[in-house]
Amino acid sequence: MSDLLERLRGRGWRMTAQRRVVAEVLNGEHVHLTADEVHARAVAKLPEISRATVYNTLGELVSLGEVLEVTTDKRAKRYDPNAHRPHHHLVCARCGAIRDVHPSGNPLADLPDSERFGFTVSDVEVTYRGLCPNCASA
Amino acid sequence: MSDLLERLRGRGWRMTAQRRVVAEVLNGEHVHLTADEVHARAVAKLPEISRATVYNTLGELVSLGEVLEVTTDKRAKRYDPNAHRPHHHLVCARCGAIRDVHPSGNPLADLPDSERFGFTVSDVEVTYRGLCPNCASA
DNA sequence: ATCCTACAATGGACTCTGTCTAAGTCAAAC
DNA sequence: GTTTGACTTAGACAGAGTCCATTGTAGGAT
Repeated sequence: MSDLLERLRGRGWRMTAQRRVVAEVLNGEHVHLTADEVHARAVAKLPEISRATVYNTLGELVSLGEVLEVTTDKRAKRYDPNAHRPHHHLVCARCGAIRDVHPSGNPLADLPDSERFGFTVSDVEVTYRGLCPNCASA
Repeated sequence: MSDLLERLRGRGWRMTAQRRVVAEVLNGEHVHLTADEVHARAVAKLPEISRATVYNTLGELVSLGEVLEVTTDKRAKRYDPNAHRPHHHLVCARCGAIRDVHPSGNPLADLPDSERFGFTVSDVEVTYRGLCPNCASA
């Protein structure tokens, strides 16, 4: 659990109460929270933490590669702490729930050079959409 | 070109000047416009058209399956008139440019049942990310 | 051709995410 | 213990999209 904090400190991160709390929130629950949800949970532990700090910290965690940003809809970005295992996402079209999935195969290899239009392709993101068991039965 | 309008009329769409203009804008350029860009082009043809109407009309076209909504980043939804041929997207991480691509393989088949968690998976969306030739050389 | 009315358009206020800034605070190097 | 510049704060701001009460109109009925 504190290995995340260790890694961050090792990279010259100045350790503050706010950053610790944000890291703990992400590290604790392996669900995909929005920035506001992170903020809400952070406030529960450290009432005076500000929205801007949560946004800043999330942004830093993303640049450091410790957390992934997921944009599945136009509502809000979500943050995925499971950044060290490559994976994709399965999203419920109705309620927005997200699950990590690990498909076989490598979609990057499926894009032939003739379809790259001179782009330097570095990453691929796969989003499966459907209905979760709850929403499907409703 | 007017087959889109025909299809829409056939589905009981009430044909108004505003809707015609929006449909024409989408039908005309096969690029991926944001709602605001659609609005700007619509205003050029029909100065008094309102933002809300453009949003409403785009939303209807999406529900009717005539246009695809693409959410590649947090900036703005984009609308893809190429809804009848399955394809995926290649996005420039810097400038946001989008190209349609047609990879080989079927990613839906790459998701084993054990990774579906009871979801009814109906669709898969693949987004390749990288730098376009312009941004790569800058 | 005219009338009706349900559906559509308008525009402005509002919400929701996220960014920015100026001023204050504090972790850590010395 | 001081110093210092990185970090935090609150609130203003901005962009994208939605809502709603009002006004307008397409197209069927007469």
